[in-house]
Order: sequence, then C-alpha cells, then structure tokens
Amino acid sequence: MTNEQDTRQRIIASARDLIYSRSYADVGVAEICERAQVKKGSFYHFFPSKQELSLAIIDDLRVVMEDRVLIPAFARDLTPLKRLQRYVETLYEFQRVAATTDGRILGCPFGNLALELATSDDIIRHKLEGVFAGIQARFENVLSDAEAAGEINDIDIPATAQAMLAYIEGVLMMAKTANDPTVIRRLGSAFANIRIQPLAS
Amino acid sequence: MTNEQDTRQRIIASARDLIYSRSYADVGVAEICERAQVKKGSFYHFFPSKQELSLAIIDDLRVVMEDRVLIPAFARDLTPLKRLQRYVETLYEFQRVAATTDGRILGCPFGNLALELATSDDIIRHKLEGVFAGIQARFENVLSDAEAAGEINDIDIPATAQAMLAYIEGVLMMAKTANDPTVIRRLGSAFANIRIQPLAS
DNA sequence: CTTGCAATTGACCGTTCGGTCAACTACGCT
DNA sequence: AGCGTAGTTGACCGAACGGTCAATTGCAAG
Repeated sequence: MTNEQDTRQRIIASARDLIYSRSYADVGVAEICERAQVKKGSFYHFFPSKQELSLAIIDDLRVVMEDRVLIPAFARDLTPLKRLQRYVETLYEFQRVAATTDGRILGCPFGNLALELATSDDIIRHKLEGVFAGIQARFENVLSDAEAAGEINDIDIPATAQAMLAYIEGVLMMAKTANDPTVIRRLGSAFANIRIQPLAS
Repeated sequence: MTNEQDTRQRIIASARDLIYSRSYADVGVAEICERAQVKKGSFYHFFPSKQELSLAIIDDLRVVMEDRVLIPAFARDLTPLKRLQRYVETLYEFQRVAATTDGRILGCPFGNLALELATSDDIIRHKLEGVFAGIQARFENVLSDAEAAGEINDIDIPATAQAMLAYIEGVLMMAKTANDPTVIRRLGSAFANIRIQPLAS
C-alpha cells in the first residue's frame, strides 16, 4: 500500500485535469509530467503514447461523471421525469463548482474531445462513441421507467434518448462559449420535454 | 483585377478548409502556406499571428454558412415552422456533401472551434459568442414570424431560439462522433418542436 | 524615369513537440 | 545472499512549432 500504481493514477489525474480545462493538443506530455511530479521516461513506462493515455483518461472521466452526475441524478427516489429534471440541475451544479475552481466553465469533457479529435483519430472517436452510447442507454432506462409509469407514451425511446443527449451537449457548448453556467438552467427546462415519435408504419 | 488581395483570400480559404476538417491546433502555419502556395513570410505580411488568422476564418465561415445554409433554409416561401424543418434538411445536405469530399462528417465549424478554444483564448471565444448570437437572432426572427402566423404562442422566443441552436449543435456533435450524417435526419424531427415557456410572473 | 511602398522570398530563430534509451534503484521471490 | 524485474531517472533525438527579418521584386503614381 506504499504507492503501487499510484504513479500511473497521478499521471492520469494530471492529464485529465489539464486537458479538460484546455484541450488535448494544447497540453504537452512535459506539462503533464511536471504536474504529476513524474519524469517523462517514467510516463512512457506506463503509456506507449499520448494517444493511449487519452484512452485511459476517457475511462477515468467516465467513472467521475458516473459518480458525480449520473448516479446521484438518476436515483430512483423520484419519478422518472423528475429524475431528468434533477439531471439537469446536477449538471448545472457540477459545472458551476468546476467553474469556481478554474475560473471558466469547461463543458462536457467528452464533447470537448469529440469535436477536437473525432476527425483526426478514429480510435478516440470510436471510444467516445461508446461513451455517448453509455449515457444514451441511461436515458433510455429512465424513459422506459417513465413509459411504465405512464408519464409518457408513444415515443421512440432510443431516438429520444439520443436527442436528449444531443441537447444537453449543445447546452453545455453554449454555456462554455458564453462562459456562463446559468445558461444550463435557462435552457434546461426544455430537456425533459424532448420527444421523438416512432415512424408511422 | 490581377490578383489584388487574392493571396490573402487564398490563405484564408486554405486555413479554413484544413482547420475545419481537422482542428485549430493540428494545423500548422507551414501546412496552411503550402496548400495556399504562399511562403511563410508572406503569410505574416497579411496576418500578425495565427490567432488573428483564425478571426478572419470565422468571418469567412460566417459568410459561407449564411449563403449555403441560412439564406436558402429561411427563404419566406414556406410557413415559419416549415422553414425550421427545411433548415434541418439543408444542414443535413450540407454535411452529407462535405462528408463525401472529406470522407468524414465535420460538424459545425463554429462548434468545433468553440469547444477547442473557448477556455484558452478569450478573444476567439467572444467572437464565437457573437456568431452564435447571430444565428440565434435568425431563429428568433423565424419564431416571431411563427407567432405572428399563429403557428405558436406563449413561448420565450429568445430562450427557445437559443435552445434550438444548442440542440442543432448537439445533433451535429453526435453526427460527427458517429461519423454518420443520417443522425441529423433521425434527430432532426425534434428540432422544430423545442419550446421554452416564459416564466410565470 | 524615378521614387515609394506593398508584396514576396527564403533563410533563420529559439522553443517545444512526442518519443527513446541506457543506466540505475528498489524491492519481492527463492 | 542473489536474482529478476518493475519503476525511475536525466540526457537526448529529429521534427515541427509560431514567428522574424533583411533583401528583393513588381507595380503604380508623380
């Protein structure tokens, strides 16, 4: 229990924070190492490349977002539609707190990476596709619950879940561009009302 | 009428295309010059810095998007709500065509830059804020028309316009991440139904 | 014909980039 | 005690980065 894989985790945490608050390309391996108190040679003992590190970062962020946003927001103590509203509120709070630390609102870490790297790196693009699919699946669960509870009916659940994800990503983009977390609350009220109907067959 | 400011425009066009299809940081000044058939010294005769170039690119993209998407989509030959639907269709077509050229779908050039640079460069962030405000204003006009035509009522027009912009940006992000333009059509049907009500006072 | 300036050229700057490597240290296993 | 190996170190690599500059060209106005 001395340090073990502590170094590796320190590298991931440093890189995660730096890249989230700036961008993938703007943060160099040297800066990551400096912040993690690790020498560059040591970095390459754990990661064969910066790209490989970014995959590890995405996994790490997945856990962070799960714990800090998805799980608290989607706890089953509220009706499904109320959970969706709480999700927006939780996201707002997450962004607001992060903003007081960084002085800027940082938006969605996955969205940031997706738009920066999707056209340049197919492996990262595909990984992020999986992350989005995971979040969409969470929304689908809530929508299924809502349907079972009679809160909604006659909707295309997967498409609606994806539309909700798109909307929230767009909202975070607007908030980041305006550097104003209150945009999330202002636009958040439309989130739970998004619907896509099944195709008439 | 020989070349005049032709060189400058060639630099902007090259940089615009390269950066749009990859990212700001991933495209160097040297590569831009090579594609524009211009020497680096000449580049810095027209632009004091890469950042200054990016501002010119944004202005240029604004014109492109205006001509290719906004104007055709919002022509007044349809009812306001139909225009919104046509806007989605126009965007889909724009992305699909661009995708056959690049082999990838590239999403929204403003959104791409916003997420990459908003936290690192306040000047660019502010410029993009203005671009988004301009698009939002176009949506507001259409919504006003829709209200006047009795197609909608009792909505917060600015907030709804901003929500629509957020949604479409999110949809383009999903399409880019999936590298699949049909996402735009699949999710597009929810676009014109987004509503934000005024606060009860 | 000359003067002046915008445009162009190509060599060059220091810095940083992602990545490599041989040597060394520390520690668990037998 | 001796060995193997995971972890660490610091020096180093070629390439690319954004940006500079003095010298030259081309053209338009006086």
